Amino acid sequence: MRRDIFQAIADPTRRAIIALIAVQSMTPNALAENFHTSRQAISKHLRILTECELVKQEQQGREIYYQLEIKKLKEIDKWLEQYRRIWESQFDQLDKVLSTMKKQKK
Amino acid sequence: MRRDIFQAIADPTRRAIIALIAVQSMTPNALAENFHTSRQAISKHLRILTECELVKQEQQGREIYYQLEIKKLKEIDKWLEQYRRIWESQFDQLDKVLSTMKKQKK
DNA sequence: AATTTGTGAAACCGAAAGGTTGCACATATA
DNA sequence: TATATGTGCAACCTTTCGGTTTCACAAATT
Repeated sequence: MRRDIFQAIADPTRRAIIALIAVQSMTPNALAENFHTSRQAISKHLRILTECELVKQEQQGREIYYQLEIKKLKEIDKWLEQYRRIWESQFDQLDKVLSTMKKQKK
Repeated sequence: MRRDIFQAIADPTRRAIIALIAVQSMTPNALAENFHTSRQAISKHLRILTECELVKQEQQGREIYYQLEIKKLKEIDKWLEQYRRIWESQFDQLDKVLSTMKKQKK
């Protein structure tokens, strides 16, 4: 099944995983200690995150360190871009209103 | 069921709805014409978007215009903020590397 | 007043999500 | 070599998701 990044970040556990490995790479076991679910459940989330390239693996002996692929998050930023333009222009309009009110006060 | 904004934007149809009403408010019927699903399915999506306050209704006779609550999208932006800091600092590091290489070239 | 139009809600359905348990297998360690 | 440890994968289960169909009802139109 094809998963996209929006679906990936929809799950709160996955967002928490992202937050954790943003600080430093971690193994599935180490990650699982932070949640009230099984190690396998975390593994599944990591699989999904890997599938849409939000996460990279680095094998070290028998341990696998998962690392955040921060660049991928820029895709969300890019999607937001079109709306940021809108809310900033709305802000500009508010600015105009405010400055007009100031002038009138004078 | 409590829905959050991340779940709301996870569905591609809902993202398309958001994109449409970002341009101008629309009725469910008008929206549905843009998709290959029933009007009721769109209505369900609108319900979800309304629940997490991404969308506002404005009744006009028997028609209901749905309007994007653009402010709500800032929540995503806010979530991204912490990671933006990271990827920008990584970019800075890349900058340093590049300038070091330049110096060495000299 | 009768009919058409725009809408939301409920019941139902198949597929997907997220969890668990059990297993296989490679790598450390005794 | 035997055992412990770290991991992924598959089977299974329950809940949720996204869709459809059917209905109710208010507002517009005839």
